[in-house]
Amino acid sequence: MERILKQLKIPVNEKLFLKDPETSDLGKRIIEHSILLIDDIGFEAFTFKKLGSKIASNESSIYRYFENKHKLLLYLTSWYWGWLEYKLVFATHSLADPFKKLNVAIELITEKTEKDIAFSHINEVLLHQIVVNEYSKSYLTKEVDSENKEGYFQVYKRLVHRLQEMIQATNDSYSYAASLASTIVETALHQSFLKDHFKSITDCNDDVTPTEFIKDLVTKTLKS
Amino acid sequence: MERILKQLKIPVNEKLFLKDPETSDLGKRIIEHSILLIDDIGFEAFTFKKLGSKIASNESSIYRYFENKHKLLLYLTSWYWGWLEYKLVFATHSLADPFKKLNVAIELITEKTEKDIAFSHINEVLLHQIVVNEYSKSYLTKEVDSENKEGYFQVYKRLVHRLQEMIQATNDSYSYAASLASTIVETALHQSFLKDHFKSITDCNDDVTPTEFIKDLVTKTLKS
DNA sequence: ATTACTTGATAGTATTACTATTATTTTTGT
DNA sequence: ACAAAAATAATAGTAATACTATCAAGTAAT
Repeated sequence: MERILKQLKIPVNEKLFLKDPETSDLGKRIIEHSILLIDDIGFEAFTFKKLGSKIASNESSIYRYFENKHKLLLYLTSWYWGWLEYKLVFATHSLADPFKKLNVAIELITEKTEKDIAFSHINEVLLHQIVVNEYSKSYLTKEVDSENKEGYFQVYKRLVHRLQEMIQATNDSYSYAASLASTIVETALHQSFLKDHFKSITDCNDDVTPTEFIKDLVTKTLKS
Repeated sequence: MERILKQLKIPVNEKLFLKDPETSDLGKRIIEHSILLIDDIGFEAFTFKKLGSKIASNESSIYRYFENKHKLLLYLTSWYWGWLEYKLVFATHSLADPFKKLNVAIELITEKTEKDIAFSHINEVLLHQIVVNEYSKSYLTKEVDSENKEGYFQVYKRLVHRLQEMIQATNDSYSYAASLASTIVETALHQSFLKDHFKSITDCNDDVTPTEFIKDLVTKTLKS
């Protein structure tokens, strides 16, 4: 089992990189330390030059892996969504009851992330924080339509589709399964941000989790 | 009535500008054309130099009104939330029935924006698009906590609080009124974006509006 | 041993995001 | 109407960013 997990590779759209960072030591250091550095200083202040000095490598070498920092962000967040999707499929495939299935999926999407030992160079906890703080910036751009055509957001959209199917399976007369699915994912990120920065406009805190709020919302919506 | 409206000024935190743009012709042109230009080329590509050439003025003159483009974005979006809050208070204050009141509020927050003739230099329709496409970038920063302390997000939070109170008034045993209120506002923006760019993960389109989805979600949640 | 490939080092460019200074125009107070 | 004050414009300059290009050095594969 452990060996199988260690061989697993989360697939990411190949157009997002010039050279696959999983295929070399330098590539893995780029991924590992870009997560640490973006989490530390934020995406705006993050540059390939700063990353180069962190990993004792050169700016120009990093440019051989990624065209620019925007593509690197898309790579990291795609990896995150791919990893979540993998965990989602794994955790729900054996469940028969649709409501049980949906609840497990919501827990996975909305609960605190834990380190996955299968990917030693990736800190999933910090990567989750990056998704909360930076993911919107990857699509709130003028290039979103062309990049969407290139498939840069396909993993994220596929995850939402899986959730949509689970929603529909609990209530086939509900008319907004896709919107509810995308709202669940977005709300998980947004409430997590509010809890840390705008406490007055959320009920979530150390005791009340976004999971609880979202489960309540979804259950009431689908059961009435 | 018209005269009263023309004298109305939406209050914006004074720390967001160096010189109040409402007090001069140049200031108003900065506001008017920054809305057009940000909508046109996006916030990343927007610079004070480009804005200067659009209004036949100088980069350095714009810097006397706003410290940087981040503060200008905060100004524009604060103005938008202040304007929405004003419309919200105006439209709901005479309504007695809590559900009726909440539904009117949701309509205002989620429906297509229309031009307000009271503010001739501000295109509210484009400004709404800017809020959809750029607002997250104003708080997804490393400076969010210090800027929040300065009160840069107070209008937005006050609007959410008003919505929260309306939610609680319909059902005083509901435990997540703040989170539901912030989710409504965020979902209004997010579904509007998805409708234009990621159609496959929303049910909203030209026929089905985000308003419909959100009203259904909120009603089912609060009535069960 | 030769070749190919990867990485590192250096240099260079256009643009951005400003700051500083000075000149010119406009507004205003008397 | 005129002087003083305020606002705006013009110009120049800086440090950092986001790259591109070139070349050298080290490593691995045949």
